[in-house]
Amino acid sequence: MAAKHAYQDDNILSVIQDRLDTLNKSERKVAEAILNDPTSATRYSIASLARAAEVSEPTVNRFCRNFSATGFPDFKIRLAQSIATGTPYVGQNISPEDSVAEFADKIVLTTIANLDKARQALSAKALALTIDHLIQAKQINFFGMGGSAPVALDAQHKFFRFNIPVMSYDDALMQRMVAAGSATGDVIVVISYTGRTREMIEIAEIARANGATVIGITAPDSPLSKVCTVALEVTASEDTEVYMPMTSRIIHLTVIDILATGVTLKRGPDFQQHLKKIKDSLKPTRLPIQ
Amino acid sequence: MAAKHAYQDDNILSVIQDRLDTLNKSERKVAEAILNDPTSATRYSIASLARAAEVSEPTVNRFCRNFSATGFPDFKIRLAQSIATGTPYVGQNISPEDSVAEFADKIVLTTIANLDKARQALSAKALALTIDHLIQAKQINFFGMGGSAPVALDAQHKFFRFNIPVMSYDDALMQRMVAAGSATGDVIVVISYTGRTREMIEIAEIARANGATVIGITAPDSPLSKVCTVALEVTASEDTEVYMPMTSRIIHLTVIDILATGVTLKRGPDFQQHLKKIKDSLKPTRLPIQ
DNA sequence: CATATAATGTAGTAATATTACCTAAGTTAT
DNA sequence: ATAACTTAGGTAATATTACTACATTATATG
Repeated sequence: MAAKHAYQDDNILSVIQDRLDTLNKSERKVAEAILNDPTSATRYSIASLARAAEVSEPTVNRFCRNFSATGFPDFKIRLAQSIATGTPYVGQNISPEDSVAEFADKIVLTTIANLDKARQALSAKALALTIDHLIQAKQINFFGMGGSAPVALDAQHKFFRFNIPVMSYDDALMQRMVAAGSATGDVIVVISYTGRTREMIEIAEIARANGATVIGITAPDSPLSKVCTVALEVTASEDTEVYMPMTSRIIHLTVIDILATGVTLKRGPDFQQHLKKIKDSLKPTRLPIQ
Repeated sequence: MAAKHAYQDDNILSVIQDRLDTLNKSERKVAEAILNDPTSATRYSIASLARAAEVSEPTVNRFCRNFSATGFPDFKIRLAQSIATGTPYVGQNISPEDSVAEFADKIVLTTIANLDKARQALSAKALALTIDHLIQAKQINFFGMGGSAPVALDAQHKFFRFNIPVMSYDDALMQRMVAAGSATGDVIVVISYTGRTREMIEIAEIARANGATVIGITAPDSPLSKVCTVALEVTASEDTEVYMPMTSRIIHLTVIDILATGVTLKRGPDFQQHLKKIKDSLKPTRLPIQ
């Protein structure tokens, strides 16, 4: 992805946290002063930050340059940008002592951070290719097992509106049968967080052997990714943490959104009528507003 | 929500856009220069921005004060903060001319913006209450129809791990039967984007009449929200736009994440063993790394 | 232990933003 | 229609802030 505006994000705050050990005494003081209260750090002048960290102004300046800023003002800008997306809890894991408000915030902010990371990593080329395949598909099948089953179901809901035969399967046996029965012109979208589920890889191979196009929404360089016609590689930080939920599903859903939008756009304006008709068909089931 | 750090967000860029008409000639020039390329605006000095907008420096300064900044540097900081979450495409809708990279970016950034909005609007109190109900539940049922069916399914997947009988239903008849057969101690979580689906509202009423606790994940002040024991009100901007996908599902999923995490935390540390066992049970189905 | 090298601070300089004041262009009232 | 007033916007001086060059102190190495 990374359209024209490719601001090299990599959250300065987490970079600072990561490199804390490699800093020398005074610079660590600066780092700590910033991490201690990043939000107000953006309002400090170089003098006040120096005072807060109990170092001299040039030290602060050198510190900023260490983090690939051209100087203090530039550093503050970068800091401010990092802050918006997920600041207050950078790297902080959920702890049993958290209040509901706190861990809820952490969950949402982590999700946001991961979405943004995914945005930068997603390949526009792979997306475009996938959209092309989907448009030409005679039939689309979404495969997802376990946690990815809801994603596949969601995709089915979305693509159903396109007037293409579309199904989703969460059962390995059914998936295997569908794969075995597939043919050229069929597109099978395999959704797998790890990309290492044996069963899924085999199923993908069977589908390809039968001439189907296989799209993988999965982890980069995973075994699954290698057997796909097109791999949409999604970097979701491993859920090493006990309490932190899997954000990958959400990223996968967003990828589905992108694909569905891509297909809609390519279908052209006359197709919008069709979509509106489907949407309107739900009206009678709803209570009017007021 | 809004834990301790309640930074008054309200994206400066959209504020500028909104107030464009109320500005006088020179100030509008400044506004346009900024909106034209917000990212590089954060790197300008007051002099260069003045030059870009073809006005004098004090005009720029006055402009900044108009937008509740104490001065130019402060304004830049606010601008930088706004930029991180969804800048380049503030208010810009997806257009058929967009490249894949562009509309993909727009989709992800819109999703992020909506998540952040939801984060600020979510009631920690309602969340806490819901978690309490869920912990004490004898049985949990998730109801979601249409686009919310995958969300309900996802919730089932998550809560299944808690050793509580949990089911999800996407079929109105089944939901009605389950609601009719429910009793005190049962918790029914109703997921509905609009909160105005007649069927769902009736079902919620039936469940409550039978003594079940009904949690609604739905729109604020909707008819559904009023018949629930606890309403988790989610503000998702209406999907008025043709091409923009429904981001509400994603917000709903995140709410599910929060609830699941809340339950995990309350269950205490001995319960983590149980979770680990379930996670480990999947290992044999996966290819080893390398 | 002497010397080299890195780390940090001081003070002067340059850049940047802000203020006070002035001029021109509109507005309103007579 | 024009005098008085108000608002918009600019100029230039001033104050603030950040940066550089150099000096000093600490730390490592032969």
